[in-house]
Amino acid sequence: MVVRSAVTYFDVCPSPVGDLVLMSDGRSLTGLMMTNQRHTQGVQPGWVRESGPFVEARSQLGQYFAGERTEFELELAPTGTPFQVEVWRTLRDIPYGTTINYGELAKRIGNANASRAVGAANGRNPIGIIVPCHRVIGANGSLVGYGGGLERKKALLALEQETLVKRGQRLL
Amino acid sequence: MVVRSAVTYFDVCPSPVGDLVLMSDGRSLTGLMMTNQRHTQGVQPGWVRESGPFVEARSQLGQYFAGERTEFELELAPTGTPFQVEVWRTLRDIPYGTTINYGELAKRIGNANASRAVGAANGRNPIGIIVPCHRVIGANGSLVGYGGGLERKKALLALEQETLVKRGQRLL
DNA sequence: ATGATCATGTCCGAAAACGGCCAGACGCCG
DNA sequence: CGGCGTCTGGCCGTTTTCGGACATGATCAT
Repeated sequence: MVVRSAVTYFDVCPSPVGDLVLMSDGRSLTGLMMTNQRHTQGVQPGWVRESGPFVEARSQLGQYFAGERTEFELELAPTGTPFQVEVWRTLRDIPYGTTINYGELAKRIGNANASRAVGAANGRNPIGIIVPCHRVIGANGSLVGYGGGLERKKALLALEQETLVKRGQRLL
Repeated sequence: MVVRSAVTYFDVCPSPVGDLVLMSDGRSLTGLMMTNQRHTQGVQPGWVRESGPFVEARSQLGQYFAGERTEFELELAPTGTPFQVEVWRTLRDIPYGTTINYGELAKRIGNANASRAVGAANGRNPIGIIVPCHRVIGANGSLVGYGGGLERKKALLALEQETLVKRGQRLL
């Protein structure tokens, strides 16, 4: 165990899927954790609570949950392995309200056989919702899994569906 | 492998035992590497060369090698495990020109059986010379080992001996 | 004297286990 | 014939686990 010094800012933001913990390095958004989410450890001692860096993020999240925003415009800086970063970057290209399967995502990265590894990387996505890992489902149509629980995954997909229907951009 | 962002400043300083690479986080000294030193990786891409933070360190190092300084007065911030940090902190209490063995050092830390672990921690000392790991030798008097090579260890000990003799603070 | 044994914290390499998968092969049932 | 579960084997990156190796030295048996 090695001690490192690096400031991490955080703030808590309520939402229809429970409280969200936003994280930042002071410049970019580095994380968005939901309550009871797997593979995350919650707020760590030493983190500094500061609402300043998150004004824009909270605003856009509010619009998203209100069905008024389909794309986030935020500077993100998730940290992970090169492979993971590549996966997370590709996730942002999945259009609002649509879904693809893990194999297709693997194909887009250039390694068609890495579907399973893509699933693992997906599960470690540090910035949920904004990096839309919830739009990736099984090849047979099943939701398969979600770090924040399948209920939340279903709710997010439903929200996006309903929004498109209301807007008349989709029949059903 | 995970990518992290944190500024590291460095500068190169000539010395009688070869060029020294000084490192800093902008506030404290975090490292002093010699050429061909084990367990160090040299200057990394992304480090910023800056002489400002090292003015005082270079001055005191010059005095040390000139035999005009027996104790360093610098703010240090080596990073490591709690055990290692404890070892390195204790190293600074070994007086100039004297030596102790690894077992004695282990005893001072409070774990008399950890002599071997102390040796390992000694080898990972990130701030050579200033944190005087060269003053620790085997219980039988042999030099045992040194990250920068036994030649340098011998030279440093000889320098300190000669300085004390010249000053008349030691007979031989 | 000489050699084997053990205690201690950390690092490093190799190997194994583990997942938010998927395609193909069956078996079953209308 | 389809259509739909289930099972199997293979694929991939990451994480965990494990066995040595060390900048040693006190102890005990030969």
